[in-house]
Amino acid sequence: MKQAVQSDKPQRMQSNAVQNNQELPVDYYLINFQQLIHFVLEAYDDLLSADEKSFAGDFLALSAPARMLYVRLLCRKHNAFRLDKLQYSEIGNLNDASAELESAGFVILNPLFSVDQASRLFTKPELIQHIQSHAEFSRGSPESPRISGLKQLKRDELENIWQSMQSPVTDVLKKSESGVRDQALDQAWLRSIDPQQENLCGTALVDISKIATTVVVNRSEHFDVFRLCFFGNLYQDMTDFVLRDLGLMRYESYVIDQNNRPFETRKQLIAHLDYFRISAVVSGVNELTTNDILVVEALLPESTDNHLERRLDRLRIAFARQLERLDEFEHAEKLYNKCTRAPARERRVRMLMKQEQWQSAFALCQDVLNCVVSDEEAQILSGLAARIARKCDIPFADPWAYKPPLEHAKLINAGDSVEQQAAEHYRQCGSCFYTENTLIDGVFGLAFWDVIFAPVRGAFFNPFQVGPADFHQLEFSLLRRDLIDEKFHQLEQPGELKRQVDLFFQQKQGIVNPMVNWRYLSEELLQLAIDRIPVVDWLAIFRRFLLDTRSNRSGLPDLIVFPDKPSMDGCRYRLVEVKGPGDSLQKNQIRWMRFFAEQGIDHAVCHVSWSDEKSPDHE
DNA sequence: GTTTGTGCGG
DNA sequence: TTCACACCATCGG
DNA sequence: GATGGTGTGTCTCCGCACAAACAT
Ligand SMILES: [Mn+2]
Ligand SMILES: [Mn+2]
Repeated sequence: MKQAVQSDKPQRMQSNAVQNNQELPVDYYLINFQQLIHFVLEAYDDLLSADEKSFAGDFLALSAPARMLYVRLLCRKHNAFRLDKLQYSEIGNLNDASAELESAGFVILNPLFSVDQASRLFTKPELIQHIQSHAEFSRGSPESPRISGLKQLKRDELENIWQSMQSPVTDVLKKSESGVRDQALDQAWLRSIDPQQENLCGTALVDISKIATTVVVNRSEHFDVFRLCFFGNLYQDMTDFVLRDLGLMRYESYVIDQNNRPFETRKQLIAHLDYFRISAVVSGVNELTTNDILVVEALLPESTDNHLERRLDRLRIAFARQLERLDEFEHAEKLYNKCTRAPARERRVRMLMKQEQWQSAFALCQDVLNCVVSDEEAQILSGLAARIARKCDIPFADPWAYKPPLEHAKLINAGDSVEQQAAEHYRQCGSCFYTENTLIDGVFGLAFWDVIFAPVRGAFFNPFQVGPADFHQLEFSLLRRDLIDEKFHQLEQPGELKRQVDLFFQQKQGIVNPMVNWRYLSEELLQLAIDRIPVVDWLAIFRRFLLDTRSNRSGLPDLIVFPDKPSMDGCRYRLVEVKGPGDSLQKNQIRWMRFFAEQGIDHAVCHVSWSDEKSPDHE
């Protein structure tokens, strides 16, 4: 008998999500859209271009049905539609609405399409029908035997046949005025920017208005700007409004200062916009050629702030990594040198090692180790330095080398995940939870709830943020130094940690927090953990979180064990990382364990091996 | 007829 | 807009 | 053992309709 959907991953509580099944007004999407537009018009007046403002103005001047249809289309994944297939009963007559939209330039009706775009607008049965009637029309063609087996063909093949039957429009003027962008043609677009490559002008365009009425969204790039201003990114969209209004997502009610804006200058705004557009186009980095990369990299904007710099570094490092695969070490080196973030310098060392330039590699290691940007970088560079030193007979002791205590367990494989089974094993002598990062991250998120959501300047600028904008920046702690000092001062008082964690757990139940995943936090586990783990241990862990909120939130051991009887040194809890056959410790796991050793926190790695039923559970 | 995956909508 | 972790193939000491 | 590449489950929801591929 199978259990009802038992998740493999850490112990999860039943979802008791309280859904206020509120009814939304029929035009909820228009209301939300206009709310966003008005918010941005007001708060970003000085950053918007004339074009963007007239986009908003023109839109707001439309009739309600037209506005509704535009928003409907804008929110959908693709930008080209069959008008006859759209069904929005709440809008009324779609022909009228789309005609109004066209005259205001918000859509294009019956444009010319590339054959790729065009064939995507039809279903398989429709393609078959077109092909058949085309064959009938030009009867006597030698292709007729193929007709009977059309249903067996895959969609792609049918599209190819269909496309080969279309006769391209040759009028060049019409082509340029139609202005239809194909979202899927981005790779081609990329190559078309490069003058050395063949550009898109050769693409055949077809007119399908005889077969179907089509509508293509226009001017949507201006909405991107509004969205970017509002959310501070381009990956959130209008669904956030709905999720909130349906009670599916609950955001903390932090104070939004009107002066808080993610962008302060037009230049900064455009730089971010350019970044997002370019990164969307080159999403498949490991298919890019050397030339692609060099062309696109040159188009990247200058960094204007930490957020953009991080994103640019990440993209450049991905580019450079691909250049490494293509054996273009010099080009890769140049890109890495533009990056301040990890793992740029690590990669430079590795490239030198691949080229067997041991002296330069070792020297670079030492340079980097004098000014590392993170523990992770220090750990990796130390390891590399140690390897090079061994090779070249240079004395070098790796300060990050650490071997955690080992345990072994021989278990009968019952099919569950190895962590679940190891947890069961530890339950022989206490209680044990498979929590990975969720418990300790969660307690931190609860204990520091008011610090995390403190109305620091620039931290909150829209109602849909899971945390402050700078939560993952290294400056997070610096900008909240006093609040954090005060928090530690409070938590040092006896019973205060428990009190505050309980308080926020009750008060904030279900509200999103970057460190809290409510699904994995049960009251029982929380009580036990706060009860058993000494406050000094908690505070030490919290301080480590605050040093680097991004990388220290992960790497915590799989299991937490609460032994029934304290061991001889009075330990009342231990943290155990489970390793099945063929798995080994990750870098961040080692860093946490090294930290546990420094703090005197009981920890171990449990190596599980499978037994064939004879003598299980042997340590 | 099934299954599977995607996109939509609230 | 992932991310964190596990798993696997490969290679060299 | 180290490394790089890949896969998995999960992430901010979840039911539904539709289309396509497959036939357990
Ligand atoms: Mn794990
Ligand atoms: Mn593990």
